[in-house]
Amino acid sequence: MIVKNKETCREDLIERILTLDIEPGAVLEEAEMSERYGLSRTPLREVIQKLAGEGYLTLAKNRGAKVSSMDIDSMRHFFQTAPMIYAAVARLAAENARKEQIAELKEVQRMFRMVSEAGETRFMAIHNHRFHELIGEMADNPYLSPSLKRLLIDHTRMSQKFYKPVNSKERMLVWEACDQHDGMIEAIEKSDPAAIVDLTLEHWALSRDRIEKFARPDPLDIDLGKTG
Amino acid sequence: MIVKNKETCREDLIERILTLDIEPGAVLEEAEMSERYGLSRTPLREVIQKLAGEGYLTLAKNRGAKVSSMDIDSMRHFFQTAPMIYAAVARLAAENARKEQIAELKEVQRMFRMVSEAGETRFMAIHNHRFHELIGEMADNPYLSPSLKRLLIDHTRMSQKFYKPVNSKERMLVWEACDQHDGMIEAIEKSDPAAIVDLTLEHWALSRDRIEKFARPDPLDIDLGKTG
DNA sequence: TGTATCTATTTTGTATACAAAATGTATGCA
DNA sequence: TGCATACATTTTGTATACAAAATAGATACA
Repeated sequence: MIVKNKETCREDLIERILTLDIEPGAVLEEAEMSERYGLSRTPLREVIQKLAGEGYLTLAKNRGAKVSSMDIDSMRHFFQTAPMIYAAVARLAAENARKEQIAELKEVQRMFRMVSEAGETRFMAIHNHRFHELIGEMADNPYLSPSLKRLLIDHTRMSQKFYKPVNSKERMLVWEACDQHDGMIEAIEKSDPAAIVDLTLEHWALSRDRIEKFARPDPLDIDLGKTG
Repeated sequence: MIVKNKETCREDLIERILTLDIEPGAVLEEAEMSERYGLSRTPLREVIQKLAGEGYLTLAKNRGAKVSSMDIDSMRHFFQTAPMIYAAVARLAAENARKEQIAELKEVQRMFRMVSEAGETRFMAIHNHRFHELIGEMADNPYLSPSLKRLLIDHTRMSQKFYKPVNSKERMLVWEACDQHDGMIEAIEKSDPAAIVDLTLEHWALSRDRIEKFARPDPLDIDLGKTG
């Protein structure tokens, strides 16, 4: 991946972080990355610092950069904050979306459905992320977007398992989420803020329940220890 | 102001931007600043890029950094977003504030009242900014704080005139805002989320009305053109 | 006079060498 | 063996030289 290009380097790092290719907590060393991307340390450091500002990485002085971790605290803050921001952004998106943005959103959703049918979890995560990022761009509000972007980073990382359905019931949830996307596009096209807020909260509830279910699965049979 | 120190450089720039010492839209040149602060261009650029990520500056590729401007669009977004974020942050602050944070908040408020009585508008802006920044730290929510900080940057810059009361009625508004701060501290100490949300929205309304009044002052007497 | 194009200057972007800090390792001593 | 300290190595931070891009100015031409 020798790119000699800051922007490509940045995009690659973002993708690897969002898809958990690079795990939360992993440390990134400048010399190593410098070689990997074919950039000298100066521009590379600028990429790192930008990503840190956006919440992908966490910096410690005289120590390296590490991929932001997802501890119990940030989970709590995440669940506390996400629905409010998502709803507010969705409302503004329905009010402000431009034609070409809607076209792009449809294209992303087309891709998302395609990779969902193919069960390509990695690309599902990427396209789903882009879908919601685009809604953020439609909202076009510089005061909300930094919070939205931070939420999406962790949401995408947490949801990786969501996109890897293990049974037919879980597969249904993916289709449901996918259909909700379609509904959101429709609400945006009709400039119907109330509709998109409702859909967004449903979409959130679906994702939240799936994440919680993963974090706290049904307990094993308590008789398991007793050999028959 | 030769400091040879990134952190001091950063703080100085922030203060100068918040107090409108450096006007919105002003361009910052690397060589000039490098000399001013006694830092070489490499660490200076890092400061600039960090400030850009936080919303103080706006970067253009192969062009310099400029202080983020406040156009009609961002004003609109500001008024749209501020009350929601302020209220949410205030609630969380009341729920999560730690003792030493409350002590610091009281100290800042003491300073704020002092400089208010002295009519030192520059320091009023700085201490008021710090007051609200501290409430953000109490809320301790990494998903909300970037939005809050962006709002505060522009709020502080817009409010400069608010702190320069031109008549006794406007001076009263400053005391009212100052008293609201005291009420907020009390609500935080009592862990009373409902109270601080109410106060925060009142505080917001006061500030908003003052800003709007400044942006759209009472029209001049329409007979003014007719010479008597 | 107005416009276009070429050149000089300024300004930003990148690479690299060097300095400082942190980490890991070995050695000495109780 | 356990611990502390000194030293070597690794890693981050800063300065500076050079490259690339943009801007400003001058000159040629319509």
